[in-house]
Amino acid sequence: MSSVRLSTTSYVVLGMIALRGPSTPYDLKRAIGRSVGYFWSFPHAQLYSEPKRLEHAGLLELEEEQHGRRRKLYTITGEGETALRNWLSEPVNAHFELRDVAEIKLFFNELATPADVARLASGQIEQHERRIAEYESMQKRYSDIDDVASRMVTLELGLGMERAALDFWRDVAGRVERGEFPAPPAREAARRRARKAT
Amino acid sequence: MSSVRLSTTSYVVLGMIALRGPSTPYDLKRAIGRSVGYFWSFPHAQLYSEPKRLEHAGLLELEEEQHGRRRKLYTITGEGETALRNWLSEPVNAHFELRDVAEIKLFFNELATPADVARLASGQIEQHERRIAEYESMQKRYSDIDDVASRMVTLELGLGMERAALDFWRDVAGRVERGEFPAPPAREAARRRARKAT
DNA sequence: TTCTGGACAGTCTGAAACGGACGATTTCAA
DNA sequence: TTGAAATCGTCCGTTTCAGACTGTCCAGAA
Repeated sequence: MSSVRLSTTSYVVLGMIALRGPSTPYDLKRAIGRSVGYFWSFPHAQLYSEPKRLEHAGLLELEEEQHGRRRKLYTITGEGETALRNWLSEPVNAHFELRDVAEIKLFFNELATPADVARLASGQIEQHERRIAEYESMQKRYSDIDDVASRMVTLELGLGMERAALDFWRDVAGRVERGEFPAPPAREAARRRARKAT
Repeated sequence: MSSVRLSTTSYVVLGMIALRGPSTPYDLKRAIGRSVGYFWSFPHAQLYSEPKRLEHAGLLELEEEQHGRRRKLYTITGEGETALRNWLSEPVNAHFELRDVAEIKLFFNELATPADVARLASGQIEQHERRIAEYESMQKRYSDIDDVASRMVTLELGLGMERAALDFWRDVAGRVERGEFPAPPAREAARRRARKAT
């Protein structure tokens, strides 16, 4: 009812309930964990407080409340569906963000040792290989279930990203092995700066 | 001095000061905006408060404070460099996150119209093409400046990611054009569900 | 000169996001 | 039948976040 600011979190909650039908926060947590959570993680506490907010805003409805384990079942309202559809039809202006601490560490490679960079790269290669295997098995598992097929597209993007990252880190690992990286001159300069500053 | 929890933000601040030498928060803001900020954005207010925290922790030193425009020049301490180097040599356990609202909207494609999806895809194609052009021109501009060459590696990862995303969205656009997507049956089911809920 | 607009630099605030500890409930196997 | 593990939910203190706001400096117009 009252005008609240809706964040991406809000729309994910709204969208999940629209897709799945009436859901409890815990349902959301699990559904998100198996899908969009791979790309964008939402802290579980948020998935309990956000529906409450959305209910106050009239976009969700508290359908029923069980006893004992006091679960709350939320349903999307007509208003909620309208808000969701409007959002879906709006253009996306923000560019994606790749929050990757490995990449940040690599950015500071001048301040690290070649061994550090080598370990970083091999760790990343392992991680991305594992993730690719995981995505591929998900793809195989769900490829013939028609009902979720259209949700699986995003998996393809995930796979593309993972493979690009894997290629990149393999290249980095190769360069480090061949002694091409981190570039010795820059490293020396950094070390000189470091000494001076101590 | 006192033990504070160091986040990625902390290390980015520390690392930037280590690379650039004594810096003001505003310097950091600009330097980050031109580099790691492309992947992982930090709100500028953070870049004023974080150095203060790090100074209290003994990892930075307030070197001098100009008059008039009361700028604060921060320098990294020996302790700060140690903390930074330790972090750089630690393994990365977290997987990267791709925070992309376009991808989230695509995940909910069943709830949108084909026209929505088509617009989404063409918008993304444009955005990624622009970003690729930007990255390529940065690469050209800096390729012969030895001093920043090793920082430019991360640009390659960025380019790889952008190209993967571009390929993906072109594919989506093609499928939508050919009427293969969003899958009509799923869309009908969603519509039915939607009608029932209203 | 003074005025003024725009780039530059920094502060403040309230709301979300975060993560992890904790508590309660249910299930199931020993 | 009991108690360990899995399930489900709340709470709380930080950190992050966006963006409004304030002040400073400089250049060129008046």
